Amino acid sequence: MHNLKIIRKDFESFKKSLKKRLLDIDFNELLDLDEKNRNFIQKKETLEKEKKDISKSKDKALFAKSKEISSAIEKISKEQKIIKTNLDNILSNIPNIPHSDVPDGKNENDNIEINKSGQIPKFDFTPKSHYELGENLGMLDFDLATKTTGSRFVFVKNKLALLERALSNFMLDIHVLKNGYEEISPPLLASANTMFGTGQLPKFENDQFEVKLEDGTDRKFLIPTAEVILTNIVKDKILDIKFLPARFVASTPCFRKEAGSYGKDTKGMIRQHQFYKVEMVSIVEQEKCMDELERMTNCATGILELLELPYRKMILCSGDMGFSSEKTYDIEVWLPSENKYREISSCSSCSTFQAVRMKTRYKNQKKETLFAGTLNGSGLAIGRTLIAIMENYQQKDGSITVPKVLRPYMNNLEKISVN
RNA sequence: GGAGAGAUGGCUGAGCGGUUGAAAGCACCGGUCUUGAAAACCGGCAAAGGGGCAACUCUUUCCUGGGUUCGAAUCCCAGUCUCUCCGCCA
Repeated sequence: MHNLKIIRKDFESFKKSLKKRLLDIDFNELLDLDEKNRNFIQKKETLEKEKKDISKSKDKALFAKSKEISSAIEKISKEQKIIKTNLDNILSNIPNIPHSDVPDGKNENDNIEINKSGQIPKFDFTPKSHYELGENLGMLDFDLATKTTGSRFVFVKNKLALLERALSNFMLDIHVLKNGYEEISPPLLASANTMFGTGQLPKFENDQFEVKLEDGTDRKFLIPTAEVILTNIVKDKILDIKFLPARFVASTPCFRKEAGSYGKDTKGMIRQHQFYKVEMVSIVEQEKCMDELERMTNCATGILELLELPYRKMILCSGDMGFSSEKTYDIEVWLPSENKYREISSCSSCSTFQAVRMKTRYKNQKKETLFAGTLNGSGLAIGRTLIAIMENYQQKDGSITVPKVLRPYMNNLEKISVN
């Protein structure tokens, strides 16, 4: 969420900076409401002052007047509240401003490749897709999931389930032991307010699974990513600067409706309603966001390098970035069956955008109270890493070689095969 | 599901109708002392919003929303959350 105070100061450049996002926002209404709001506040404060003085004086002759003022205040407050609600509605639906590094563009076709890494494997046979491999092995079962649950779910079985679990442990170990993240095992449900904090609500309610607990209680949602719950650890806090940078990592299931992606990636487990993901979150001093983004992205690519999977790093263009992000790198892994790179991680700096929503602040050396910077990144999406390993490490006979770094996590298993 | 207790500043915790934005302690910052540090002592230290070029100033905020009152952190009502005990389940 944006700070109106700052917007007011230089409205034209605010407008201009959001142009890259290609959205139509009614800026005039925003400005108009802001002005009205401030007028009401001023009127209200004048009356409040008058009332306060009367009650301080304890002059009985003025008591009747004080009552009159009260009803006048009430009237103005009501009007002011309506204006403020409208103002907040508009404001909470405006995305973050793209950083100056971010290239202009409409959609994913305008994203720019930063670099490539790793060797694309050469096969002396036609490589199979992960779902063919998985079904042949009897270790991926989509039909069974359809029976028990519905579409876009999968049963992962046997050695592939072990591989999935190994990936989670392996990634967590690296992030905790080498990269300095604190491991968290968080709740998988988040309150509406928490979802607002990271920007999933109000605009993207359609993508979320809502869970009904008891009537009359706060609304709850299954987390679409651990980012939501990890970032909100610092909600409503004024942090001690010694606490920064704070780095959290969690491996959790994620739940997404994938509304609007009907017909996209319907085969296989690329796009599921439920998937595991290892998520990194950093809370930093606001001017350190860019450095932290590079660091975090390196943590993500580091995993791919250890797994010896070929990937490329992309910087997302303004039109393809997420709502809360100011700058995003996508890491894409090579998938032989598709003969192209697919997203396996997304690392974003959200500048102070989420902190303003969450009311997360810290005091700097000058004792100024400032909003914190927040970042999040996948390190990595487990389901897609599983796919990438299956496809890149597949053998002619349909077996899959286990990457060396994972073997200690899999009882030294070297090959996943039918037998 | 049954019975109680509570929600106050970065934290702990007083206040229970009238300069209370709120005692005290801790933490933090500055200073004195010290070769340096610790201790001790002195001083400072809430946030949000409005107005002003600024110094500054005004308003709001003691869980949330209503109510009583000239006046509420303090009284009344509703809600949310937390804790304790009993029951039930993991």
